[in-house]
Amino acid sequence: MKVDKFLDYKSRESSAMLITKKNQYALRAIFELAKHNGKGPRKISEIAKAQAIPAKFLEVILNQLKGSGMVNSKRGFYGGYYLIQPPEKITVGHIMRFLERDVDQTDCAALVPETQCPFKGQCTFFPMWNKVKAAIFNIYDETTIKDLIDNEKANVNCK
Amino acid sequence: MKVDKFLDYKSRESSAMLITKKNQYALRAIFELAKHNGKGPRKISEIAKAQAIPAKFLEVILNQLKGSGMVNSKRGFYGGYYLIQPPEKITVGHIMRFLERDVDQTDCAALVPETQCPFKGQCTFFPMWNKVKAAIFNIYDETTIKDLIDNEKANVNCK
DNA sequence: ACTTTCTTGACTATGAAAGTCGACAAACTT
DNA sequence: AAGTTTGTCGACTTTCATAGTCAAGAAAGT
Repeated sequence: MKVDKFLDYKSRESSAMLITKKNQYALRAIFELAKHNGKGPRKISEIAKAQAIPAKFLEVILNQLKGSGMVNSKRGFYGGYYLIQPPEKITVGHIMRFLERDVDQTDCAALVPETQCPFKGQCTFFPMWNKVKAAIFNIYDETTIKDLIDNEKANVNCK
Repeated sequence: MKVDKFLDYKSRESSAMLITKKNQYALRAIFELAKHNGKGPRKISEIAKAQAIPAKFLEVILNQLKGSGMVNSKRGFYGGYYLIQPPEKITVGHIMRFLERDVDQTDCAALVPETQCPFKGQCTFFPMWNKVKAAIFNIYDETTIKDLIDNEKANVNCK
């Protein structure tokens, strides 16, 4: 069996993640499509390899992302996925919001469903959770996929 | 069997939470101790009832919080937990950081352990995750427990 | 003694997230 | 038209951190 370049992509994280694996994969996949933009469809298997994402899981994610209006796909030999919006028009916020569209919008910012909140309408911490949520999405919304590509070219990364 | 005021505190949340239950409970417990500050120890059972926290789980949390230097406890009939720092000196950031002290500090801001990152030292998204993390803790660090009590008195809450 | 309350380590349960499978449908190749 | 490649889709299984529980023991007070 061939040893994969990324040995441990399967292992789970040890601690609470700020961003789910799925959301990270979705972001990386769209980032990868953006880097390939204008060169025709990119195959799931290629994206999976380039971005160290389990291929079968990526199928599910990309298929879901078709509903967002950001990507489209084509079957057959020269098939694959491609962006239908320019990278400078897609923000991280778009991706995050789309993947969390099923979250009830009446939930508080700590993401506790209101129906399950023991302090319905009287939660002391609500304003703070809201500030946190707003601060996060402020960053997500002002970061476009093009920005991320530009950062990579400028070598603005870890370490 | 007596019906609890908070029927559904046991049910799990439906979606990914920004803040874990444990961290929320810890914050609420310290908030409760702060409201009782100067009036002697507060029993676990009282805190649990006032803040709708499973008592046995709260035992674990408060016991862990003793290591933070924020609270102390006393056994026996007039026993319970009490703050050993003034509410204006304790920030939400102190609590969050303490409860996540076991997270490896070399982990990236998306909280993916560096040893498991497929893009070791080359992650394009690192700067963004760091900005998000910084934005969150900026809010946590500037919010003291006293602030939260003041907000409650001023009725600055949900809805 | 007796009661109350915290202490401690070990234990179990849960369910969302993560990942997989396989039959199928479209697109292209020859 | 047969064969290959690639996406489609629903159902399925696995994982494991989070959440929550238990019970015996140790302080502290009456």
